Amino acid sequence: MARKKEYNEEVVVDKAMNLFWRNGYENTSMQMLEKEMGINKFSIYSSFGNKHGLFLESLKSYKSKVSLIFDELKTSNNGIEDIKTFFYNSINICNEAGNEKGCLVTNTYNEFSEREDEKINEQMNSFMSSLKELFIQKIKMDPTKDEETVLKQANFLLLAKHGLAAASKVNSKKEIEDYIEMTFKNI
Amino acid sequence: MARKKEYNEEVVVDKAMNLFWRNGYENTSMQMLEKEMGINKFSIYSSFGNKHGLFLESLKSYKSKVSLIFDELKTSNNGIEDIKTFFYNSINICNEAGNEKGCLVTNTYNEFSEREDEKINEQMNSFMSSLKELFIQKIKMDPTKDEETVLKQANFLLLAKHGLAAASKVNSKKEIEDYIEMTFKNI
DNA sequence: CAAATAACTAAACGGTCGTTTAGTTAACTC
DNA sequence: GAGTTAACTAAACGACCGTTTAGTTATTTG
Repeated sequence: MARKKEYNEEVVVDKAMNLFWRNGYENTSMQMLEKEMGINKFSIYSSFGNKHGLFLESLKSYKSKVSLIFDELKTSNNGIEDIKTFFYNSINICNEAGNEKGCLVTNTYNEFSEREDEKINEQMNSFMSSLKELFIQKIKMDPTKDEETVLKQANFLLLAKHGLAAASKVNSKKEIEDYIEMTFKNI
Repeated sequence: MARKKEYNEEVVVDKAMNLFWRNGYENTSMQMLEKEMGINKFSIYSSFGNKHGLFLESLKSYKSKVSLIFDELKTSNNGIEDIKTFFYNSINICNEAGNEKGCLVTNTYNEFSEREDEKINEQMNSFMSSLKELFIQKIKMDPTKDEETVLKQANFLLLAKHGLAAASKVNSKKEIEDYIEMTFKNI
């Protein structure tokens, strides 16, 4: 045992996450991370291995940030209406006061879609499939829907969520709300 | 007058466009462009000024590539049904044989949304607003729809197109088709 | 208090980026 | 056909990238 760390890893990862969220992976440099996290490159490397490792931890930090609205979706019992609420909650989290950052998962999906990064893809797929599972569960609350309809609608909403997240970075609040309302009209 | 250019600018821009399309702006290096375009860096710079200038020309080249399906949408007379056809045509162009590149305009929208690049934004906005105008025109063919409905539906379809393009990079053909059908179900 | 060890600082690493430049080659004019 | 000029080649530029390393500081243990 010797000297103690002067920083808390959870705290600095959260700061890194916000920077990645704003700029994406490639456009966030170690220099920027150093400044934002308030610790030296050496400390970053000794705590997280490399930039990629830090990004993976940031993704996990993001997940815990959005787990609140995930839980709300999980525990409520109003079927489709809950998914709609989830959509509204999502854009509220992603667009804090004039800072249109979109959804970190969706942004990462877009930025990494061409690359074949096993660990990133793992994170993405786990996130997406658990969301899809939740959607299916909610849609199934309407007993009149057969299996095929349930799956089709779940897929539709998953893509709609993806599009919504992408659009939330460039469209107005009014346009976004119209989009959500129209999306759920089709279901 | 002296020596003649050994390359055709339209031809090499088209090659650059395909590279940008596949990799995005930031992940396409001058070295890669040199190789793909088959000309020296010097020639690129003397013809297009810099990487940014080359990218702008590539965007124009992309526009002329998709102008075919744009024209089809413009001249046909089946209202909403034409927009649906346009959606299908879009994903066919964007996803050539196992090469999920998405839509170059949408990709650029995503990559540049945080930056404030005047010239890029100009291109994006002109593309988007002309598409929206076309959508409005088609939706208006149904005389029962009032002005507000027309605008709302046009916005919805514009965002849906955006989401579709983003999703086309990562989702299966079946999922995409389900998504399109569902989108047009209640319009 | 001295030895050991982990966390720190800051400079440097090799590599790649977009861009420029010096020097050569080829097509035109007179 | 010599001179002019633009298009070519290839090497180099400075800046920044992610990463490492040598040296210093602070805490713990015997």
